[in-house]
Formats: sequence, C-alpha cells, structure tokens
Amino acid sequence: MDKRSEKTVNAIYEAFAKLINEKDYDEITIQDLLDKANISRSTFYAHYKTKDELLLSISNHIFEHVFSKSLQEEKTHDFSKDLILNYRHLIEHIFYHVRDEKELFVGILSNKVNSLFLMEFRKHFSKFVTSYYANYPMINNSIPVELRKSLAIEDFIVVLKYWVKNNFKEDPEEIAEFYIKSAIK
Amino acid sequence: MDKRSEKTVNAIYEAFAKLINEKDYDEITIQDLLDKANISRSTFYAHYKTKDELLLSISNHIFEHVFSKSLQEEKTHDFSKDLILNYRHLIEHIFYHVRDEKELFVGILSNKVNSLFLMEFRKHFSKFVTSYYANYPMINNSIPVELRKSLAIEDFIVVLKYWVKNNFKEDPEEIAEFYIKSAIK
DNA sequence: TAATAATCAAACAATGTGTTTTTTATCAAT
DNA sequence: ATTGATAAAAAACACATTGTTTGATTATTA
Repeated sequence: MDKRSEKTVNAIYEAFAKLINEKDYDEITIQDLLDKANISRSTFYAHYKTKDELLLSISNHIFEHVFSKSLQEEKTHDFSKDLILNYRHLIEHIFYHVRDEKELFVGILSNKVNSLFLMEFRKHFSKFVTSYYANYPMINNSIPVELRKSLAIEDFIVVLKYWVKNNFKEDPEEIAEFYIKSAIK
Repeated sequence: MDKRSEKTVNAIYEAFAKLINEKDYDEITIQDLLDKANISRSTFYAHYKTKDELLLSISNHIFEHVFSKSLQEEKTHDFSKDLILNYRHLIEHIFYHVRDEKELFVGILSNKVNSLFLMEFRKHFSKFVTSYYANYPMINNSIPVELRKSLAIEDFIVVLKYWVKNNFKEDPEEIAEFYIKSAIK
C-alpha cells in the first residue's frame, strides 16, 4: 500500500474517532472529516463512497482486533467439551480486546445512532453464539433457538454498553461473568 | 382542535406509515411526505420542526395506545403480591396492543434506523421494569440491578422484533411466555 | 530518473432543508 | 349569514451538504 494512502486513511480514522466522541454520527459531515483530517474533498472520495462506507470500514477494522485471536482459536475452542468453560474464556477474550479499543467503543456506543456498527458487531458475534448453541443440550426449553440466539447476542451488547457507560469499571473477567450469568440459559 | 389541522396531521401520519413500510427512515425526505400526504411544504413545517419531531410525535401517539390501559391499571397492578402473575398479565396486555398497531411496528422495527422510536419505547417500558424490580427479591444474584433492568428492557425488544419478523405467528400469551421465561430471572 | 499514483484546490450540479410571502379557503363564534 | 381568525397552498428563496470533475502539483515506487 502506498505510504500516502496509508497516511490519508489513518488521518481519516483518527478524525472520525475524535469526531464521534464530540457529536452524533448523523451530525458529522464529510466537511468535518476533511477539516479534522486535513485532507481535500476529492481525496476522501477517492477512498470512500459514503460516510457509511467509512463507518463500515472502521467497524471491521476494529472487529479484526476484537475477534481475530478469538477466531483463530475457534478451532481449538472445542465447544463440545467443557462447553461453559470454553465459552467463558472466549467471552473474556472479547472483552479484553474491546477494552483495547476504548476510544471508538465509547464514542460509538454512547451515540444515538449506532445501527450500522451494531449490525456488523452482531454478524461477527453471532458466529460464536451459533456454534455455542450447536452444542448446547436443548433440554426443557420451549423457546425457539433463533430467539435464544438473538437474546444471547443482544444481551452481550447490553452488557457491553453497561461496561462502556460505567467507564470499564469492572475487569474483563468480572464483566464476562455478568454476561454468562445473565444471558446463558 | 381545528378540523383542518386534524385532517393534515392524519394525512401526515398515514403518509409516514406507508413510507416507513417502503423505505428506510433515513431515506424518507420531507418531500416524500408532502407528496404522499398531499400537503404543502409550509403546512408541514407549521406542524413539525423536523422529521425526527414527527417520528417522536407518532411514536408517542402509538405508545399512548400500547401503554395506556396498562398504565391505568398500574395502581391496581400490585406487584408486591403475586409478582410474576401480575407481571405476566401486564406483558400480555402490551403485546395485545402492539398487535393492534401492526403497520407501524412492522415498518419501524424492520427498519435499519429505529433508535429514536426505541428510545421512546424504552422510556415507557422501563417504568414497568423498575416497579417490577422494586418488588423482586434480590437473593443470590450478583448482577447489578441497573444491568438487570437494561437486560429486561432490551430482551423485550428482542422478543418484539422476533414476533414482528415472524409476522405475529404466536399469540400474545405465547409470546409473553417467551419473554417471561427468557428475560425474568 | 521516469512512470505512476495520490493529493490538492477549486468549481460545479444536484438534492434536500427550512423560511418567507402572498393569496385563497375553511372554520368557529356570534 | 357574517365576520374575524386560522390554516393551507403555492411559489420562490437562501442555505448547507453531497458527490463529481478538472487540471496542476507532489510524493512514491521501481
């Protein structure tokens, strides 16, 4: 990748991170980004077609970090044995990585409009939930699996938001414990 | 209220209901509303300052229906006795009213951007959750009450979305059962 | 160094928002 | 039924933002 492109993309990412901690996503204009990143209009559009495309790019860039190691270990995560224990480790892992990306998580999750970001998050996270429930013993539970999965995903986001709102007060282990206790049944 | 105003407001509400079932909230322009409602630009702005203000107005109009009777019965809903049973009735009640407002719930909840609507919904629903947990015996549960409340609210929305997505396949009693079973601990 | 690729600056059309003004129609109260 | 008040319509407007295009300039790669 061309050094100039790299520099531009970084500038845009950083500008976005600052702006999303200042104002609502909706209220951020392309012009705001250009000013903060100190680039020209045509340069921005050489990289991204829309603001949403930028957000998706940033989201997936984050999620590479947050889910990468966890994903790599997915094969070694043998959910068929020691189901809860392995799942707990995975969840702890994710919370650790989330904390590394504080600035963006705080900015985006404190935001009014975060649907695109959360849509991407759900996509990534649902893989784990699916493979978890593929091994979960479905005893005496009349709730449809699809609904249970949605609940498991959404509950994670709730716990995540709680953590962010409380300024990462709890340790990743502790917050993972909250999630496991409340969402996994 | 002036008959002319009433007519206009109804026309705008109906136009919105149709449009939200056609396209994303973001993509709906004021012009779309004017065309569909057959009113003039200045008329719209005489009633609402922004599109968001319209959405809030519509949301609260719906929630009056959905929560009204439930709210009226709030005092008679003695959560201190027969906690679960009373709560179940309340939840069933709400689901019944939601079904009466099908068109808007389908349109808005199938939508990518529904944060404003859901924010209002949370506001209304959290009252019940709060008074529920005010009476709930807090035994052997290390999860913070605030987090538990958020989970209870968000889980309701998950179940609601599930119901909407499945075209209201289940009866209100059945879907309420799903909610109680999965969210109340 | 020469070819390539990215940036910049500036101007532009297109779209949407929100305001204003004037004229016309409807309503509510007497 | 008349009248005074209120709402709607129509049209034009300033303004902000988006996304595109141009040509000149600068940095990079090989």
